[in-house]
Amino acid sequence: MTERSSSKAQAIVSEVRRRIVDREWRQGDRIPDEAELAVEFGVARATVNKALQLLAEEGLLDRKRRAGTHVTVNPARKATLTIPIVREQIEQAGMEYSHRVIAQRRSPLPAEIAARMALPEGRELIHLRTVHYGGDRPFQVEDRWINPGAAPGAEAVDFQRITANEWLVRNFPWLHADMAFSAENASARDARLLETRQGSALLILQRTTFNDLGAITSVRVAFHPGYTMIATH
Amino acid sequence: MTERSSSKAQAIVSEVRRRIVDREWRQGDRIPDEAELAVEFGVARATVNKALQLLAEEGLLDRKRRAGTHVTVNPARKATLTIPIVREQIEQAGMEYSHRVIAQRRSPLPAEIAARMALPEGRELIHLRTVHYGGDRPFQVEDRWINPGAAPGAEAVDFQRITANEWLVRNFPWLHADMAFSAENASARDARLLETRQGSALLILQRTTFNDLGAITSVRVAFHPGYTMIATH
DNA sequence: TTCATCTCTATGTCTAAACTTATTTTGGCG
DNA sequence: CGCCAAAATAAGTTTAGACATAGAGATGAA
Repeated sequence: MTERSSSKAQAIVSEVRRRIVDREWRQGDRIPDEAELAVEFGVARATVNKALQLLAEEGLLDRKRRAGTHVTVNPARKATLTIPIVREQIEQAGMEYSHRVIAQRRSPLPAEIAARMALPEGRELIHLRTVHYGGDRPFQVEDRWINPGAAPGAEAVDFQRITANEWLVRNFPWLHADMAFSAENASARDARLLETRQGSALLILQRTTFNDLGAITSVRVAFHPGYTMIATH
Repeated sequence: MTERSSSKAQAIVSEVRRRIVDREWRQGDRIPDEAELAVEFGVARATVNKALQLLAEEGLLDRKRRAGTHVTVNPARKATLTIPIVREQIEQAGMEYSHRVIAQRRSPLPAEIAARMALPEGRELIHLRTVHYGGDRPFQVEDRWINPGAAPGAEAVDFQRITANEWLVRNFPWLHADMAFSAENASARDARLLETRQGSALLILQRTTFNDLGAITSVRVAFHPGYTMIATH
């Protein structure tokens, strides 16, 4: 093992990864079992197990009881995205954060959002439209529905003072979230709020979060044109 | 612990998550240390450790030596995306997969791509443009650069027969990948290849992969209008 | 042959105990 | 009072050993 690393398990991860990348172990090959690797690396089997589980999670290895561990043939590419908090993202870029609530009222749920939130169409929820600015330039517009059934107290909050996101995140941890990325041509309203021309391509993030009481909130975020979301693996 | 679950660690994960969601433990609170929880749940400390590490990875807990474990105040939202293999995605949708190579030649690297691949501008790489179809409708267009320096043998491959993605994935596992999502208005060429009108909003995925020899490939994928990429957490 | 059942094996999980290490707290010293 | 060193603490890691369990392969009956 040429790798030096903080932990033995990490060293094994690196070494196994190297063997795969260097094609000593090829796609589809069965690799030695945990007990053998434990002897080879001079560690306990539990340590090998931990390392191989990490690599399996990463998608490089396929592990099955009795069948052993194989190098994945067609590794599906996984990537972890971190959805930053708007305020933090803007402030990290050295700009001044501000936001403006365009509308806040109770409205009946449209069908599309109702489906996403698994709530009956027409149910009255809090509907919020907000623009977030970095300096004096619009950064993103959000169109949010909040379910007071799962987030009691939401009716009484003044979302001019605290952003809906921050209030929700602080008060209603969620169990599960659905997310979807897509691209849309800016509508007249999007364009006006983002101060861009109608039709420009916008990255859209649609996110719905749930706790044990049901859907907490569903939000559609439209980023300013040119915005790029980064992920690594 | 009301949760029944396959493993003790998973049961602890569920129970701790419940306590957080039910606000028995609030954002910022310090939770009992591993030893105490081990006693409470009647398991070994290593089992509690495993459970809490999972929750920390998920972003619900902050752990620091000596300082203890706290409920994260502003959990940054993480999501795991799986980038499917085009062929599999199309075939799963019950459509027939096909692809057409529009161009395959050696060309000097433009500056933008060179920066992404950490290669000198002007270096000659293999440049490939491909359209992937589901049935008779274009599904995505890819514009790919392949570095034979990190992927030897690429010059000799006929990418009409096997897609570049499949050939690369089968032969050159990577160590690291950069990914970026954005939205662009379809250029005249994009529009023609995707059989849509110029200017329609396209979801763009830009991905560059590296092995120990450097950048293997950098690809820009433009999805057909309306395409949505899903993630859950 | 084909199907059901048994056996065996490699991974999955857990434990108790020890040691390591980052970080906070404390307490002494100037 | 401020600074630094020492002590204490909670998480991080590893180990040897044990038992659980999925599932591939062997065996045998119909």
